[in-house]
Amino acid sequence: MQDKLIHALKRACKDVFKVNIEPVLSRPDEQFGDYACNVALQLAKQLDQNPRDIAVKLSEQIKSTEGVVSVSVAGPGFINVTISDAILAEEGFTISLHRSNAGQEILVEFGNFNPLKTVHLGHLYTTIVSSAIARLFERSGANMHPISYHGDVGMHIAKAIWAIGKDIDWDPEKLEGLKSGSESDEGMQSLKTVFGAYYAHGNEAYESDPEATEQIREVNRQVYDRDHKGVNKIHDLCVKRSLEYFDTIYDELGVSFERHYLESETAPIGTKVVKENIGNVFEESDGAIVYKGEKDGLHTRVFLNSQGLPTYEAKDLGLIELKKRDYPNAVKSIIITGSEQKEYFKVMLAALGHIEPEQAVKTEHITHGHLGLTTGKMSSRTGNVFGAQSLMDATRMEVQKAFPDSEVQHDVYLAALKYTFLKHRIGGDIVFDVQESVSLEGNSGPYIQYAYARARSILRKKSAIKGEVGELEAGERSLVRKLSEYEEVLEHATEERLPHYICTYLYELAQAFNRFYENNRVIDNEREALRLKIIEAYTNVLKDGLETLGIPVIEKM
RNA sequence: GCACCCGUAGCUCAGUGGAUUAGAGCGUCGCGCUUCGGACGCGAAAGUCGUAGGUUCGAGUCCUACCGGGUGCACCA
Repeated sequence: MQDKLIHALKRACKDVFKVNIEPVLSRPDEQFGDYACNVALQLAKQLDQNPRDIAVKLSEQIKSTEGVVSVSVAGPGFINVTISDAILAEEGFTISLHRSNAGQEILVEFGNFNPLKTVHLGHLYTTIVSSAIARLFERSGANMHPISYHGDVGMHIAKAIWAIGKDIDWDPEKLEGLKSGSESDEGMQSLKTVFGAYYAHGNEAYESDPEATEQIREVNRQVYDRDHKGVNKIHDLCVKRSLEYFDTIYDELGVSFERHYLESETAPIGTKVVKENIGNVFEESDGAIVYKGEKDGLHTRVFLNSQGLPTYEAKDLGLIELKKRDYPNAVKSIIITGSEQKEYFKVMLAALGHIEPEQAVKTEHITHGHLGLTTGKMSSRTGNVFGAQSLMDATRMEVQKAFPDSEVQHDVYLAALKYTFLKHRIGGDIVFDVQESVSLEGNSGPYIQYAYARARSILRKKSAIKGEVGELEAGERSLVRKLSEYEEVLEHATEERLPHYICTYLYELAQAFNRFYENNRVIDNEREALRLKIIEAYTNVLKDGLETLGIPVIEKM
């Protein structure tokens, strides 16, 4: 219907005013109609005519469009259109998406947790928001390839290994002993917390103790060259344990990857790429190999350090080579990270632009803002920060309290956790109130799950049957009208890479349902058949939306 | 210092394809269960949309300057 209206308006502009313009429709406040168009206001200046007069003339033209019930001109010259109940219901009862990325191979890289480091809130944010974005693209027909990338070599690893090695006198036999650590938990549970502390210790030493700095740089070299048995053994075991731990988090979140890339794979390739382009792209400066980004309005970054070892930037070039090799048909490669990497990516991609322009063009970097906590008390001493695990645990405990003997605890927990991240527009920084995040009321994931379960309980009593849709009563119409907006919301969210549009919509939809439910009886009502159909369509949209976000629906809670 | 992001109700945030009367949740105050699931609904109080200019018939939305907060800026990732 939307396309039809746009077409009719476009034609009217051409017929009456001899202008070519692409009219844009919006969904106005319900009292004004189902669609609104401000094209008359846009044309007013160019035609030098009163916008209201233009609007009146255009509305005369589109009045007879099939499915249009009434057209009115309001305010300064808005054209408000009301469509027939039958058409509205037809749109509200079906979900038909434009497959704008049909058949396209798209890579999406996210969730880049670093071995031997704490998994932070930011990592959790990236993982949750990225899988929602990936699913959005999938809905538009794309063939998505989710991949992750982990820094198993590099200075952060050297810092942690140096600290661990010192602690166990570089005797790999003592390594297993770390598993029981000082924590009461066993095995992996303990090791993952120990790592963060060792990294923090190594990092501190690196910055404050010149002797340690030298030693850590040497360990870094040994990690790359693999010429020290003790280092190798510590490295191999610890990275393995870290990656196992990451998989438990991914599993818990219901996120899966097609492939985990490692920096140890990309380092040699990236190093080679940089070396091959010294002179034309990269240059030497203070013993390091750098890209001077100033010529692109950016800044200089080091690709190979003065030891000849690759930095993050060189490794990323290597990763891009590997991706190209593994996914030769990919038309787009999306990378999602925190916003602090924005400038970095610009420089890296600028350098790439001089080496492989087509790859640089394919790569799209999406960022999200930072996460702060309302109170400082949650982040404590170095090495024991309030990280992803703490937040997940806190949320889980809160859900357990609210649902002591429920089988749906895990699903509610996922909804509470994911929705809290997803409901905000990505890009800006957000402040995280732990109490509010686990709240099951208001604009939250569990509220929407509940709104779904309530409706499902009606449908369990009687299911919808097929039949004609007649006239809609006001309450029914509001809900159906809201349902009819779903596809537009999904498409908009995909185009803008903003999953929060879906949250806002689903919340409004759930509110619309709760309002309807409050005032309208469904079962044992003369309008039962129609209302059951509306409720069924409503549950379908809610389910579709929640699942796109990666949030499970619950039949009974 | 330079660059980017942000500044909307007491708090957390929507609204940023300019447009009809700035919205929601939490919190505060009040109302509604003979009702298909009350984790609900309805109402009230609460806003110089950071400040000052500008563009426009029209600006929370675009432009400029400034203020405030965040992030990044050479061998970390």
